Amino acid sequence: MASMKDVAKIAGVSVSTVSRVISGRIPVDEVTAERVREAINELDFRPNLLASGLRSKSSKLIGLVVPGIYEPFASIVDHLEYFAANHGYSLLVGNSRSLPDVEERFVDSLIRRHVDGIIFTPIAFETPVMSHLLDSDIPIVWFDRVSEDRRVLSVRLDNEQAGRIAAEHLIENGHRRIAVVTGPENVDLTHVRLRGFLTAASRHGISIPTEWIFEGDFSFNSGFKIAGEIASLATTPTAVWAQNDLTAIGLLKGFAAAGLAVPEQISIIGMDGIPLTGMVHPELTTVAQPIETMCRTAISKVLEYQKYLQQNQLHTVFQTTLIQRGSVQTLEEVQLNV
Amino acid sequence: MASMKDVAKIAGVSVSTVSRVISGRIPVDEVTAERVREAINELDFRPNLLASGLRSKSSKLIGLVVPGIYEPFASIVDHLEYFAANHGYSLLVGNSRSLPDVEERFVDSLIRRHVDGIIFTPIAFETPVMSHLLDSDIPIVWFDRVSEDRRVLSVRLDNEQAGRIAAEHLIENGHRRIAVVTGPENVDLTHVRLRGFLTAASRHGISIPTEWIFEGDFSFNSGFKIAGEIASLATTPTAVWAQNDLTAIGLLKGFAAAGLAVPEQISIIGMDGIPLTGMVHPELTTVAQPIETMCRTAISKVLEYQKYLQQNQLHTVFQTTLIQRGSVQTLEEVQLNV
DNA sequence: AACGTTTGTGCAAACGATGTCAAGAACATC
DNA sequence: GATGTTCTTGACATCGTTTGCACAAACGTT
Repeated sequence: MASMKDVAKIAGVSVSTVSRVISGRIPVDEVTAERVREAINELDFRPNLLASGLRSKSSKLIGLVVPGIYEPFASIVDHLEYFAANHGYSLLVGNSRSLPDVEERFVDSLIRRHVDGIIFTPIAFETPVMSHLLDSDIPIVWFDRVSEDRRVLSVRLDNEQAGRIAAEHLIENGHRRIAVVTGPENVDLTHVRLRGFLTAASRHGISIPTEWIFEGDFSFNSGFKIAGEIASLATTPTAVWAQNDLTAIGLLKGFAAAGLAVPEQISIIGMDGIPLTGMVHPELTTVAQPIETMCRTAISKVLEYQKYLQQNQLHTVFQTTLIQRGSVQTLEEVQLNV
Repeated sequence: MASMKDVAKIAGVSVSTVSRVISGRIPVDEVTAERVREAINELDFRPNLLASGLRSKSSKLIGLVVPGIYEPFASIVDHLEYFAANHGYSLLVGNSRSLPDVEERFVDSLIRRHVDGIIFTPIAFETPVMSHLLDSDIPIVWFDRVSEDRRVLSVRLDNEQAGRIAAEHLIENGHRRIAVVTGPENVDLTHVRLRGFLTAASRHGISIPTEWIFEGDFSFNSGFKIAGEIASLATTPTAVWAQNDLTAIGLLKGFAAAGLAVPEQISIIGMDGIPLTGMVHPELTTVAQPIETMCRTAISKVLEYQKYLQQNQLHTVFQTTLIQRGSVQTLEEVQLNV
């Protein structure tokens, strides 16, 4: 494969000049530059990014570590790849499958590859690799998680607001008996979302009994299973909030299986705003994340890491918005008094 | 960041020896090896893959180019990443969004990165970059597409068999009036799948009128739209085969919107076997691809490219299997005579 | 004409690994 | 004791870029 040396020889210049023409950052006489360009075309030359990365200490690679690639992570991968490509970077995706040691191995490989930044929804926090990473001065941006370490930037939702939006929408539609399906106990945002929800509810004089707070794991299956449990309750709620859409879709299917009509007999509100919510019947009302904007910001924070650090803009928080569709029923006064 | 030089200094050996200890391929005295290992731990040393890639001409990177990351590609990305990681490789994913120039740019960047292989569902075939790629002796494996160039291996479905399976299942269940929603006209497998379907149908004495063959684009929306068209037909078919699941789910939703009950009034059979088919109501009967096996094979073909080439095993073909669920109705004799 | 500036270019030293080559030590062989 | 063989190791060139430094040519000033 052709190298700069070959180009230089054909153009009758030194490799330095070739390099300058390509980078474009250092002025080269237009006549020689043109000769170099011709030689490049003639040889169909492409610079070797391994070599340039080695020398210039920039691999033009951004690492992404996610716990799975199902939604909303599929969209996140999609958008991050897009924005990264726009800036001339490639995205190296690792799926940890929520397994700490897989995550660790992948982060390790990112360090060895000298990626220019890592975007990360971590599951294990205090591992040896992680502290090596922190000391490596590779820009780190956490997605949907917040670190106390001041070298770690983050991009996240206002999860408390998300909970509030969901609660208020249900309450405005006359619901009083409401259940919640949370994410896993050990994930921080589960608690924050719930807090926002409960606070808003109690502000309207509504309290959610603890036995109506179900712990899910953000999967379709957990929603499906919990729908069965809810359906077999002595008194059933009139509405359920699922802390993510996949779970909400599991609920939808589970209620159908249990013979409960959505939204006539029970309302569902989800959270995330994944495309799938528009494909099911009835379409799912949900609290949507501004994923695209979040991804754009994440890339920007990686690439301008130092700037954000200096301006002390460590954490960027995004507001959610309600997408109203068909899975929430407005209750009549009559039904309220049942 | 620590380099082999630093390790060598601490262990009191040369860099060559450090390299040998790490690679493990060349015997080193156990006493010195242990000293080296200690030094590595002390410095928390990690070899620089850019440098090693430059020198050894192997980046330990596999490139993947797909036209989108929605299903079934999300699963493909997932599995390929998994198998690649198992072999010590990372997967560099590029989403071409079905845009030839985006695809071209990404392939170009893969070449510059000196990836050890490319797995590829191409959309543009005869571009300058493509011919450069072919000449570059980077292993190339096409996914679901077949090339006539003998340097291009492939992994694909038996699309004709897929069409046959779908047709036979509908016919066995008493359907005679059948519509088809194909993929885009310009994709080869659209025609092959259709041919398999039509051949099997005619073998049972059934012919599909051309106005019942609708061209979709593999998207949910095209299914949704075409469902409306089908519903407003003077005589409606009793069953529809969609050439991919996303379209089938669009049909499902579209029929619901048009007031046609699935499967009571119209049956749907999809194709791909994406997880989503189990999440909708009714669950979708579909012709499933053995995606995991296909991905394992694709990785194996990339990593043992020369072997496959020598043994002349250019194209590997996989059979589909039927997943029976709730979207296909068995027609009674009575209904048949309507 | 003598002096600074600017502009354009090449040389050579990195970057951090790998792998060839040769050489010294240790051993066996006759 | 001379010779051959095996084992271990280090020196060094190399992969293909980038970039600091030096130097020559061209230019503008006075």
